[in-house]
Amino acid sequence: MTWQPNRLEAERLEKTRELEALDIDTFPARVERTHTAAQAVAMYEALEPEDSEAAEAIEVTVAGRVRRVNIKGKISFIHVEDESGRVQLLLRVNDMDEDVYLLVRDKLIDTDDFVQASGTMMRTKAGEVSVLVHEFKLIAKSLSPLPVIKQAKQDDGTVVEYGEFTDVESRYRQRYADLAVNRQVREVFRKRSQMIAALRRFFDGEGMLEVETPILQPIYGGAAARPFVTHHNQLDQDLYLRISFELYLKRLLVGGYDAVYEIGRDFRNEGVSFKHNPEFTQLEFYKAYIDYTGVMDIVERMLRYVVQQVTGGTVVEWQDHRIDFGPPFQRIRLRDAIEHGSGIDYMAYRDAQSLEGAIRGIGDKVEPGQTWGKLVDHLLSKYVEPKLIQPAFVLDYPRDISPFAKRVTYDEFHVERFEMFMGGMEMGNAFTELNDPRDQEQRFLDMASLYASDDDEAAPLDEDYLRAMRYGMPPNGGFGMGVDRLAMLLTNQRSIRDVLLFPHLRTEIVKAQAEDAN
RNA sequence: GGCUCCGUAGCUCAAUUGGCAGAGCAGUUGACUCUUAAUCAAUCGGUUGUAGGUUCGAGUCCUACCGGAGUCACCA
Repeated sequence: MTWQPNRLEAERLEKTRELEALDIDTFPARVERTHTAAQAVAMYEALEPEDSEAAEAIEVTVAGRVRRVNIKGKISFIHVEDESGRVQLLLRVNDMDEDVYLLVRDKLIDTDDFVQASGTMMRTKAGEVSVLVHEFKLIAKSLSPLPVIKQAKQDDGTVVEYGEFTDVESRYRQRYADLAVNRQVREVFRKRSQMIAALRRFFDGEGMLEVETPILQPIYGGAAARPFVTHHNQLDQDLYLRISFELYLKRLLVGGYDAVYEIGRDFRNEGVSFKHNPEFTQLEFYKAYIDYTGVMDIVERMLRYVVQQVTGGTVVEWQDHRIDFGPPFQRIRLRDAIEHGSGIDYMAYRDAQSLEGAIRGIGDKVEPGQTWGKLVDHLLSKYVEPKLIQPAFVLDYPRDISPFAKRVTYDEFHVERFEMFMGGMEMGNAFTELNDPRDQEQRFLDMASLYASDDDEAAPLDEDYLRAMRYGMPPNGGFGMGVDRLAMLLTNQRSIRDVLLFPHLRTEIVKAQAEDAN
């Protein structure tokens, strides 16, 4: 074992040995729990007003982690927590096997240990519903103490914490400790889970089919991003972790499904930030016989449903804002949004050089040599995106930066695409999907010419996708959304890392490893 | 990758112009049969992220590295 116990851990190891010397199993396999902590308390409280004698006859066996031990000589209080909540144990030496009581009094039971207690329900003089314990046993020893947090319940029911476990790096690296100790962190991930369940319910209710498509792909595509590369040994073939699901899902419309969706992981080999993680959860759906206005209608209903399911209402508190999903979402054309935000009408500057000049003209420093499309995107993300707090659809993007969208009817220049914004973040992206294989091939070629040949952001031409499209693809609308970002919004978390259970960090050099290496 | 900030006991934090590395919590020992941030008394606890350098003297200043946060770039 490479573990070097610190002083506190050495003490716990020693206690474990003492317990074992008393022939006590410190990690038994069997537990006889009959009630969760919350159930035990609720049962007592339900019966107490009518028949307190019957309430005090309720027998329970509860189990959970010890959060606090308060020894007062021949009587002790232990707070035990399971996922449902906490319940207090009252141990009196008179009411139980003295040897067992002495284990508690002599501090062989530590905070953080898992224990099981059997007894009857009662209310203490101080008013707390508790288990009057007759039998008590250790069911798992904790060898390393969790970070110390003390909590007190105020009269109004709010829980105040004294002392904290706040070190961001430790919390991310040891999320198990973070979760074990920070109840509000557990709540964030419970909400995230509810949100994803609600998404599935919504799309299932829409009659869409949930599918699973390859994560390991021979050709990546559907977005512009650097991929992670891996290798299949037996086939001696390079494979890419997918950067989007788009091209596989649309193949399925060729196959005859009217509507499909997928919730899963995408991987992008790019910078990490408060809203970017190398692997992140994406939702995409594609539905035949609708265009992007139909997509907008679905997305609006979807968000209203999910927000309702997770928060019980239509309003989400986000930083200093209240985001209301009740009213119809704002819909504004990209061109108008950018002109409104920056004063620049990009249609007046049709090439990169003149647009760059216009941007410099408003006192903005941009790196020279960017493509026209990237400049438009710069204007969007700097002058429009941060202001879009309430849900908004920004419509009709230049064709150059949208290789999978159909042309609008009113000019040759824009395509039927929208991005969804809320909380000042881009949240989703949608098109009236291109389904003419000849047009699609030309778009692929156009895109390729925008990138240097050695730029792996330029996705390689996907011949198989074009082959699928040649068989005939129904007109359809599609949508993709960053699920993590929606989770940030619904749980009011500032960083994507706070809605990922195990966010990406540089590999930690654990002390034991470092010493092994020497 | 650039820039800025941060890293001190298990946790949360102090440490004056460079001058003996401290506190609360928890831990340990003792007291206590209704506590709940229990209380009271005593007590243990440090390679100040790592490696160098400057200095009589470094937690503090300098260099490099490791890790994290923020920001810019990148992410259509």
